[in-house]
Amino acid sequence: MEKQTVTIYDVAHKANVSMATVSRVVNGNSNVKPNTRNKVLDVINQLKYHPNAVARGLASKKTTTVGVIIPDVTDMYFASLARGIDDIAAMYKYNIILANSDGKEGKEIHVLNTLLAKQVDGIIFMGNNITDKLRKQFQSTSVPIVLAGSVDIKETEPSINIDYIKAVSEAVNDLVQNGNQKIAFISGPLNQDINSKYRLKGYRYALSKNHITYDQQLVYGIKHSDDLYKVGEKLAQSLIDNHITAAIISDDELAVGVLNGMKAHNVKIPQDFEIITSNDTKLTRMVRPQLSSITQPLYDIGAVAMRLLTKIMDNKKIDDKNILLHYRLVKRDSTK
Amino acid sequence: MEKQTVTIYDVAHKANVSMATVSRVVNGNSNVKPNTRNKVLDVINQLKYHPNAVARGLASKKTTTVGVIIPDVTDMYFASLARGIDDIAAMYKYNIILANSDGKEGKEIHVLNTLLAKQVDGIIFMGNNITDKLRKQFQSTSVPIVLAGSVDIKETEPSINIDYIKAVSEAVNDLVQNGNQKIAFISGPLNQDINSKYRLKGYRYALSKNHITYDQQLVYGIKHSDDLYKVGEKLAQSLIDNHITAAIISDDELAVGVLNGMKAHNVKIPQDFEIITSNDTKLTRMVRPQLSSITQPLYDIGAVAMRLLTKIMDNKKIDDKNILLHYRLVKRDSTK
DNA sequence: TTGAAAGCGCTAACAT
DNA sequence: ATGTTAGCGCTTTCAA
Repeated sequence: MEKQTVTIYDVAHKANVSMATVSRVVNGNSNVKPNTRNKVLDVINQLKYHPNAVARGLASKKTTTVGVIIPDVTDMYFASLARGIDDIAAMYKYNIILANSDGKEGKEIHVLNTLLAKQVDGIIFMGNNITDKLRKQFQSTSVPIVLAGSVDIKETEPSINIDYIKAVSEAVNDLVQNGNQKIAFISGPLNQDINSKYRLKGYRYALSKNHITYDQQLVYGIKHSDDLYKVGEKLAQSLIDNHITAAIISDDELAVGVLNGMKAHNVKIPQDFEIITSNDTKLTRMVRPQLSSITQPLYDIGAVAMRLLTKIMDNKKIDDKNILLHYRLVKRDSTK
Repeated sequence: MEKQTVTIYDVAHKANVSMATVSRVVNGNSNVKPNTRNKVLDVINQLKYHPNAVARGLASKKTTTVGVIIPDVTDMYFASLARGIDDIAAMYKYNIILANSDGKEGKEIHVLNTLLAKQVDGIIFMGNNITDKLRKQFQSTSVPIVLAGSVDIKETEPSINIDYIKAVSEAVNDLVQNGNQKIAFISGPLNQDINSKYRLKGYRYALSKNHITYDQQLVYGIKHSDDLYKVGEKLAQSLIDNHITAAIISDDELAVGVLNGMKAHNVKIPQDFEIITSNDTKLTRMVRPQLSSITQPLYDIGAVAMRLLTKIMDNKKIDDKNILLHYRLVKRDSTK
């Protein structure tokens, strides 16, 4: 007793019209007499007809689905962007195919290709580093791609970000104003552009502005790890040994780790050690003391990225292709 | 200069074979002479041919994509399941269309139907409550559905869960053993079966086992809210006013809220107030004191759900359709 | 305003 | 081992 699928043909037949007409009413084409429209609509309801999106996709060359490449859904930062993406996608009647990449180039490329094979109308890419190989892949397809919360130093693809350089620089400057001289820079791997070419640059800029000499020793580029929290926790000892009194940290989980690690060593936050973190995920408000942070409009980064993508997919011309959204510095209790 | 798509026909033509043969090599059919296989493979590489998954889907009636309905990707509990789902999906060469529902019946049904229109081969549903309407929708399609981390009191669909009744009951029993008589039950809305028919049942069972009379006053059914954390924080006052000394809480964010709320009122955890939470997301380890919790194998719930779904999609017969995975009680620092 | 018909790119019998 | 061919269910000219 297999479920017999009802097709556009069945509807056309029963309603005594052509498939073309049924197609027109289904797609809201106005060139249909109200009378016939209603007749067709009736039959559609009777037969419980549901258009087959795959057939439609083949015929029209549009699937109304976009691919979303994400390092890890479980990462609050990217999950927040993803939520913004999906909401706007839904608003524009798109669905998203979500694929985790673990931020590994190999997986990213693999998944990009399967997404393209599935004929997605567009792609939103999130990742910590755009390698040359990846950039080449992006350029070899005509499917529009937008980067969300991810920098491409060459800016070959449209992107939505905040100004990481300025944000970090401001944060570090604040830390200096609070009297800190030995400020750690703690981020993900330094071979990732976002860390070395943006955040670290902001850090160095703020230091030089304040006539503090840059000290390599204070720069912690964390190798990628499953559990950034744990890494942060263990980092505390080294921070203490180096007589560091403050840190700008690029990831909230990492920052929470450092926070707890320091507390475990009886270091008082913020009296003896100040922390500013970078992503302002809800985590920052759940720990004590609450973490001061660069605020990013996470949801909006995703939302704006998706909106931009729809524009490009519709061949509308766009003014800015590399958009920087506003950030702020939120002082909570991990800074003086 | 539009990108000319190369089709199976182009490959067949250039390789001097039929489309069928190309199709065979692409799909790894063994009925091809190594010689011709290589010839075809060569042409595929030269032409950079990539099979069109949409056309394939239409012809074969399989899309190798499954729909995943999730309340909110931003919720650590569901995000963890989603990660398990995607990993196993990828392993079986499936992609997932992820759709947020906010746990609203209307959205759930809507999104279910668009997923079906897209001809997904299967669906994994996550949600806090299976209403009659939803159950009816599930039953009206022949597309296999598996529930992940979501109970259906009628067990009409296959599902992966833990034994919430036993888990909560054990947790509450522990709390009693620690000397607590006034134990709060704090969960999501009580009109959701998972709360009223499972968790609350476990709570009541443990109480009666210990000859403690059930007190309605101690039951907090939190209406759905955007920010459970905040709600938890505010709950503290009421908890104190009611002279409650312990709580079993069904959501980690909520539990963190309660924890911080109590601390803000100078209540010592766990000396004056004990907390056991339920989902064991990484949050539990990031707060201080760390939260004791029912441990759920979150990733595995998703992974097992997806594996089960692949079996059903392959028409393999399955032994258990309502699977309960193991849970444990992890004592951390929010209990004595 | 409506219909006829040619694909969209592929798979899956069925032949050979 | 390989080829032929008829769809899969829809959109989209083009004509009427």
